[in-house]
Amino acid sequence: MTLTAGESRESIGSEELVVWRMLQRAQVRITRVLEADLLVEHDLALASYEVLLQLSEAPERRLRMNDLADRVLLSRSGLTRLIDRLQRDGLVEREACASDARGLFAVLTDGGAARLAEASPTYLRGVRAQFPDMLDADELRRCAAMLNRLFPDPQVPTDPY
Amino acid sequence: MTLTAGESRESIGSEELVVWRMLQRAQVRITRVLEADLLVEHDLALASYEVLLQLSEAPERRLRMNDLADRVLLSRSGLTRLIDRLQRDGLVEREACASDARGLFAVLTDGGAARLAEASPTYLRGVRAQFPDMLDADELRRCAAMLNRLFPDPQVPTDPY
DNA sequence: GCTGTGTAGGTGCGCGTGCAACGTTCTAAG
DNA sequence: CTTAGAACGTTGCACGCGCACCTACACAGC
Repeated sequence: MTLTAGESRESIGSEELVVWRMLQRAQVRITRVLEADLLVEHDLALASYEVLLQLSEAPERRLRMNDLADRVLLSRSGLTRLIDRLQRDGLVEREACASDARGLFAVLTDGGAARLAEASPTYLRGVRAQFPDMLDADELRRCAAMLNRLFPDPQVPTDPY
Repeated sequence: MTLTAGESRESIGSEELVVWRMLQRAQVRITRVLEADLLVEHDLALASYEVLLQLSEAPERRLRMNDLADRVLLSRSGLTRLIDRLQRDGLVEREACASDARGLFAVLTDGGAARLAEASPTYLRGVRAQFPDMLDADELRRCAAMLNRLFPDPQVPTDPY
């Protein structure tokens, strides 16, 4: 039954399907591990960690809500509430934007930076643990290069419009 | 400001981080596109599509709830409700397992198979559209091979216990 | 037979998320 | 100046999910 099937069955399509399925599995698995680790060791959700991380990497530790939402792959409303929670816990603050009265900055507080520093080892360890030493650094780099061509980083221009 | 940064900043860590971030972006982006496409064109959620797909590939169009949950990367309870909905819509049925009174099969109905056949082109088109023709088939295959080594498919043994 | 441990699936509950709609502010056209 | 349209962020709402717990059954061992 299902004699090593699945692969042979779906390749009526093409390689994209295979890559896509693995992307799914990989992302879900890693996400769950990180979420669990961060939660038990630091009482911090993965999404929260990513917000803190993005802010810490941003100039002046601040980012517009919109930019931040794009970076952490969250909807605008989703980010609003997440920032609500982080603000309640004193990890970030909201700050008005001088040049645009509509805009708000999410700013990382010292407490938030400290919390991030605490959790960072857990996060890094968790990520590495999900990559068994089956690929050497060079393969990994090539893999990264391929994925990067497939899914370029919107970083600076916010998105390739 | 963030002079093409992000990459340089985080590579205090290692290549795994880069791959991981792309995995996230890729998975989230593709998921959203597929979800939206399937929803507007066929009123079908992505998770539902994947259940139908797995069942259609399974012998006799049936799978134990547990197996199915693993394959579609859902918790047991999550699958319970999803099957509830699909059953309500007549796309799958529950069937008792003769050899194990605790067990239940989720079985694809003819209606479900038809619905899957309808939606399949949308799904395939959506996936391919997310892979710009920047990689030839060979590169894609190598990429798939790498990912497969990193995140092996639990397919038959249900999981490497 | 009974009893204990593990497994299959379902249920109550709370949480996080996205969508649609809203108020506010910026920008451009008249 | 006024008005139309777009952009930024927030809020009401409903939905889907996972966790913890529960029941029913399986398979030991005695």
